Amino acid sequence: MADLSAPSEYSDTERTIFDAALQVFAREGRNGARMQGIADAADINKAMLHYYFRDKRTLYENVFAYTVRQFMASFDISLTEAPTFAETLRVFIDGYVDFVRTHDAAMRLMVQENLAGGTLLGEHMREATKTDRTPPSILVNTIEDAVEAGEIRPVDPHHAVLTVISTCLYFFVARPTVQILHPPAERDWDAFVEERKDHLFDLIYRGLAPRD
Amino acid sequence: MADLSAPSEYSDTERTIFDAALQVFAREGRNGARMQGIADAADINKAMLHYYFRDKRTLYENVFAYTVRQFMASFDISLTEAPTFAETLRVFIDGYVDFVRTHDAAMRLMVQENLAGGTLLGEHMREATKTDRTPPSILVNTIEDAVEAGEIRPVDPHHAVLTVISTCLYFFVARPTVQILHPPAERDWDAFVEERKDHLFDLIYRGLAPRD
DNA sequence: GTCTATATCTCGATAGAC
DNA sequence: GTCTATCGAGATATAGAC
Repeated sequence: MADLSAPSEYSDTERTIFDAALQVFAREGRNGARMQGIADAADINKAMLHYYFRDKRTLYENVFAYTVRQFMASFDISLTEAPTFAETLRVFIDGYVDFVRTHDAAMRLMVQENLAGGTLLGEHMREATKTDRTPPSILVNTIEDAVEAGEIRPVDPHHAVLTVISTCLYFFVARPTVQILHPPAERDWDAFVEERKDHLFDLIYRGLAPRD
Repeated sequence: MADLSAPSEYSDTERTIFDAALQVFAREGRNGARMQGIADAADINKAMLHYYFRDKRTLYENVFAYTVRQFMASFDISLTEAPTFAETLRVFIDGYVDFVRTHDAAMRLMVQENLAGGTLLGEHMREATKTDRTPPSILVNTIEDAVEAGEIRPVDPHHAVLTVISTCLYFFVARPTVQILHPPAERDWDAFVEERKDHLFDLIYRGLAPRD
């Protein structure tokens, strides 16, 4: 499996700073984050941040660019062609939920950038698809193929993909709200996540199944 | 229909400030937002902000408290009991999507607070349910009733509700990403939203339907 | 590479004229 | 109620010793 956080060409110190910055930017946002907060999280002093990454903007852009690449690659990682569409879907849901679960800060950073208008998204997504040539359209293609093979009913593949992503991702975004309104999710979040994989596969697969 | 933005007891100037603050907080987050930015958006000077709302924290709490109340009420507004569960679901999806579409900034503010850890969520949600006695559990109850009546198969109602909310809401959160990856959504967002209502009802209703 | 001290600037908040 | 000017805290960033 690929590295969970910082790019591999980084030194140990760079990785530490990178990981700390990711956490703080994800929580506080691009402008809300404080260099002192990042320094504290990395357990170093402020001057070191500027030694390794010129300024706040440079640090943010490095973190964000890598986050975008991770997210683009996540589709490819979670999608493994199985004999049936049902199995492919099941594996994708499990894999994508696990991806988001283990990349919580990266996910929150992506959402932050979207909420802020997504001005940085366009260029970095283009850059990421160029480097890793893993557009999320492979997922769209998978749905299209399943429709053509008659494994699922005719649906707009873009909406179907968006629905899968939404359901696998949003409950992490709204985790505090979910935990307030649903005490079992508060008591044992991991169990709730596993439950959710089952629920989502059942609901989405039946929702896509052909008429009888 | 209820007021779209600020509490009705506000004066014109207070409303202007309130609306501007909502927009900026929704975009930049609680800490990322700048008082100067809010003043600019309201087309007044900074001193006026402090004249009407003591300080940044007070302004934020006023905006956030109102936003929470709107969101709690949104379930009640969108949910009208229809003869069949299918109709109830259809009307809810249409209503809730429209609610989010017309309360975009409020929605983004809720998400921001969740991403930041949701520390203010608990108290304000309790307060809102006390005032307006409209807990989102009415939705859960609707699903439970439909299960008991045999209108849909047995499902965990909490997961089902979370799935409906996710799919109706998340594509607004990720709108910049969606528009980059799917050009038709960029060209005509409103048409895309309408398409999505149809897709969501079809997929979710079939997903919940009883075995034949 | 690491740390202390400090320069520079931005931001929230207030004073006080009108 | 509205505006200009400004204070003081806290933030980014750098200088320079080690």
